[in-house]
Amino acid sequence: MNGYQKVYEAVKRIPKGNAATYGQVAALIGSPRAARQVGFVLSKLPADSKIPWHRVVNSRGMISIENLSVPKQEQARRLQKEGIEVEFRNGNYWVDLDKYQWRAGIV
DNA sequence: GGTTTGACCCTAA
DNA sequence: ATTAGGGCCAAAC
Repeated sequence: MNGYQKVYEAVKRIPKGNAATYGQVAALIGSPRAARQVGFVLSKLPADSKIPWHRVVNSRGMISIENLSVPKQEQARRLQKEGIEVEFRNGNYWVDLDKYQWRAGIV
């Protein structure tokens, strides 16, 4: 079980219609301060991956993607497709964490 | 091996 | 309330 695998497992647990933060995912794998690693791992995720990476946003509910193979617009699109409201303001996409943050994972 | 880097987070001015 | 800076851990170079 390498670090990547742990991240994958955690992200896969996020239910459809909910969102989680990088820090939250990091906490799930046992390293609450390793939020950056989560992002790093997801950055090298294959486009055809079945992992719901789009359900992961930063602690403010913002989509942090800027210059990657996948445009942030694509992530917003996927979220909306799952019933999550995505608001566009200041050139970035935002999700209402109070409404959609995955709380069950905290157990 | 040591150094750099990053889809982040938190505290302080 | 907004902006700036430092800290974090793990993977790449």
